[in-house]
Amino acid sequence: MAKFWLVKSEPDVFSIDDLANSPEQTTCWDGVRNYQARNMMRDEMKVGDQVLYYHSNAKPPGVVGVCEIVREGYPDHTAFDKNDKHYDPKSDPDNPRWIMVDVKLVEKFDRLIPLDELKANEQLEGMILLRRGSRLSVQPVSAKHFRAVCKLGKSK
DNA sequence: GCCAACGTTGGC
DNA sequence: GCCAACGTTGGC
Repeated sequence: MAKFWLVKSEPDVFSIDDLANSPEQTTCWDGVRNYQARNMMRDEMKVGDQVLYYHSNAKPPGVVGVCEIVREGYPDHTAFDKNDKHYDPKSDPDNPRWIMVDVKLVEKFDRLIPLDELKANEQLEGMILLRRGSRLSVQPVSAKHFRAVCKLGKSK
């Protein structure tokens, strides 16, 4: 049984269009430097899981599409690269601290669903994204919430 | 650019 | 193990 997730990305850094333009519309989800998020990627994300793609720090912020897991947790090599923005000297290649997965585009929604609209939708009550102060960049989503967001994405 | 919320670090 | 200081996230 596939699970459901939400990942955040700043569109200035890597937008859903960047994903659409990637080879095979697939990319490695590198740079996650939060233990809670890492643990979910390492232990719980499985090939075939469906993932909402969220644009944070955007105007407006919101969900823009869906991708899916095509490769399960493996070491995030950007942690070993001194020249990389996400370099972490404490991550040892023999015992990597950080993990990434590969995601592939499933669909870009017809429109961006703004955060405001998500907040106003009572079907989405309790979604982690909507909690005050929620900063997790990788988070689980219930099947019910996932379906409700997808439905919004297909209505203009 | 501000700032609230949260995570991490390090002295003790 | 506590907690103050600091850094980051991310909406506004």
